Amino acid sequence: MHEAYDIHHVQEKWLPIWDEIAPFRSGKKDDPRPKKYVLDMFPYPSGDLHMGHAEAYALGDVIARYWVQKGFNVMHPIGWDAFGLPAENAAIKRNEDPSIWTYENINTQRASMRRYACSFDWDRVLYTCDPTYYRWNQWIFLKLYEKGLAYRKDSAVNWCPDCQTVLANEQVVAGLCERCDNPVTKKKLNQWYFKITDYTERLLKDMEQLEGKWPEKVLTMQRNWIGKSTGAEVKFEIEGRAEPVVIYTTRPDTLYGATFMVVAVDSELARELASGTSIESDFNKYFDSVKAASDIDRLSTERPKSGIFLKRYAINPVNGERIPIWASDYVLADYGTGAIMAVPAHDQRDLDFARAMKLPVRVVVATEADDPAVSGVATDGDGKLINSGSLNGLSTSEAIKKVISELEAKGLAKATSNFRLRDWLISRQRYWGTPIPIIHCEKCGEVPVPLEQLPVKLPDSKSVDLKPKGSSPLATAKDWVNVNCPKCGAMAMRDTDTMDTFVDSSWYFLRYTSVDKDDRAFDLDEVKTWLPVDQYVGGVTHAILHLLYSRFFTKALFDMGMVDFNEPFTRLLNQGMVIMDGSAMSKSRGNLVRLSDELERHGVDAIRLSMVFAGPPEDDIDWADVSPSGSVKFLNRAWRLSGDVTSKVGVDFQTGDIALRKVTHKALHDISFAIESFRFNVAVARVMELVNATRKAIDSGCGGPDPAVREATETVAIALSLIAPYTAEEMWERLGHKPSVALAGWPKLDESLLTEEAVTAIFQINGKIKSRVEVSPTISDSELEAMALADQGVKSELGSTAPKKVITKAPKFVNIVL
RNA sequence: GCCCCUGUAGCCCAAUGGCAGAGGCAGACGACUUAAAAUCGUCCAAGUGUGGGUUCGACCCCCACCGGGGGCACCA
Repeated sequence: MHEAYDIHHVQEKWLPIWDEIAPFRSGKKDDPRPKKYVLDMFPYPSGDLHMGHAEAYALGDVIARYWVQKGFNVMHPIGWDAFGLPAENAAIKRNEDPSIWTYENINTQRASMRRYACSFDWDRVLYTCDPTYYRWNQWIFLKLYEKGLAYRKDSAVNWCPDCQTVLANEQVVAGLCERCDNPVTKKKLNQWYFKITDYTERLLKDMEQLEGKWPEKVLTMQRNWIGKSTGAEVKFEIEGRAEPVVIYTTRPDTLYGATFMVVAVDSELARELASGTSIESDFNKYFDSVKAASDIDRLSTERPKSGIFLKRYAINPVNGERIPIWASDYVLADYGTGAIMAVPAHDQRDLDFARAMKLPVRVVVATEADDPAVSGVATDGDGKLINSGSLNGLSTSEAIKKVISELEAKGLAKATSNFRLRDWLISRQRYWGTPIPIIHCEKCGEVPVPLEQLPVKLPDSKSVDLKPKGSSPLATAKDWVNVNCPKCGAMAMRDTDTMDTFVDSSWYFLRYTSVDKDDRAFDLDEVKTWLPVDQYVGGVTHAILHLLYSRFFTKALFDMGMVDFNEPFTRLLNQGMVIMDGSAMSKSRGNLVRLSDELERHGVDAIRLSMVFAGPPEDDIDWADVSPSGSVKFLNRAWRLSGDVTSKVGVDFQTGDIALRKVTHKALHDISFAIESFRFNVAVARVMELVNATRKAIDSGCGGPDPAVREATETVAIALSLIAPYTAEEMWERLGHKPSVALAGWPKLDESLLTEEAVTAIFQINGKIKSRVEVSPTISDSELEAMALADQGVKSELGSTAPKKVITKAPKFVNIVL
């Protein structure tokens, strides 16, 4: 047995020592070091940590530990996103309070994080299910309510029959509930919303600040989700109706091509236009059939168009033409005005509808393509306007401008934009969440719970019927529900919905600064010290939901003067997933490889190292490609160096072997650069190189007593302290240092050691390499060029031909063009 | 259907427009060993998905196509 260290013994040895030293407690107010706020997305406490957590927290840890070594005052907190359905479902199954299951899991995860050597500041921990946290959820809710940013409305909402609760638009993926994958239906309910649509423009515009600092992919996804479109609203007179109908279009240039109008079947307008007419009963039949269809069917673009003619007519404002009005489900009630002008020649959906209903098609934009009426393919590209009165001959963009200004002058149109983003539906009909702090009084209406009465604590789960039944479980807690109205004192009722858990996570990064404060959500001074988050680390699964909501909260709080920045996360790193046989390894998808087994077999350090080394952080890791035993081997190799160093602590490195010193400082430089650009796999490769070079120096070079060997080995230990803390600590101790290596400080780079004595220059002819020579790195262009022209290999190749051109870039190459 | 990312040794992955290979896995051989494991050392392999273009020079920039991944998708 070659010398190696006992992983498990080493792990048990260092944990209590680290608890004692607490190297990652963030500094207090008077700390002179510059600050860094490194934040990992907090976990949901669903059982123990899994492989996905292992990757995410390994990456966040490298960043946090690096900045500590570089002399920053780093805040790296952790908490639990502890409200949510799984706890409630477990509680129903086990017939006990959801908090029991929740805190059991939290304790398990916390112990695992400690063992996994996560560099969290254990003095800054929060649990969103704790009243000391959700109290401030309620407080923020009331602040938003005051500003008109929280409101209630009736509407057809997404309803998951399986989870027995409503869902936000963002939680419906392709017509399925993102949590349970069951089809989502529509249900008409009175629900609470946050008015995120007030912030669409700013959410879009402020992304400019994030350019280059957030993954482009996430920015694109957010832009798509917000979905801005620009166009115009145009007024159409309706025969037999006093008020005109306003439609929204992105192509006002095609107004002359509008051959009919379509209103959303589920809109108020459709109902009104149909009422009292001969087709009213047919309309109702059609309306009912649409309502019965699931979202899944509705979303299918393959589905044939359906609709009903309302026997009413609108007047096209550009040409006075009388066009029929239809109702259909292909027009959405809650986008734009719920009514459109249909231009079948230049919009595929309108064309499909026109063909199905035998409605006329009129081309008004001339393109090379076939006639849409014949081909069935709408031409939506640019072209010259025809059949369009004063617009004839104009290009698409010119026509848009002209027609808007013409109609605007008559008060018939205005340029406007529309957004895909809808308001954020936050009420949930479940127990395990933050109660909405509103009291409903027959006389006074909605009455906010007075701030001094917060928190509105959840009633004891024993007094509540938790079983899903489509209404809020809180309604069954009679003692809790019935209260006096804070305004008039009459008997009133509490709101029985709880908040979406995304509310909890929309501001938790602020709470970390002030977890010890029980008189405010967060302390402005502390927030000014720490925020915004310098580095946020988490999965791309939250690219839209959580990040968009957090950005919205930050802007709303900014407007209320509660924070002094408008984007919460300066830099974002999205790690990939850990996959196996093509599917993600997470709790919900089934743990294919158990983290605890891997840790038992290979040790914490080897797993952390494997995660960091597997590839670029944003790429998925296929566990089949990872070799934890290779990591074990490398860590032992690194560790053995520390036993071969025979010089004393404090020996003058300047006197060490120059060749090894150069390797060390080059490595140091490259490691820093790689880490700061998130290329952790490259950083590891550089450490491996340094280990290899040091091994060689010990065995067949300057030898163990040389100070350069100590310098190299200490550098390895410090570099490894970011990735493999146990091994690094062992090395540091064997090198004669006191713990902890986590606080050793990043070695100072000696720039003078980065320059090479000699570099290899290449001589090319027509870009092909003909010979190489060793030259000084400071050689001039002209010197190098002279050398190239005098070179034997080049000369024989050249013969008598005179070079057409010579390109020289000292000291790297000369290219002779013939 | 639209948009984005991606394609380098058997595999995972590196290469400011300038010598295609840093590192690892797997493999082969050797040293140590009675032997094996462990360890140490040596070696092995691709011309960068395909076809064009720009350039003195392209894995890198541009265009098209093919394969893989992701996002959006009746939002007018």
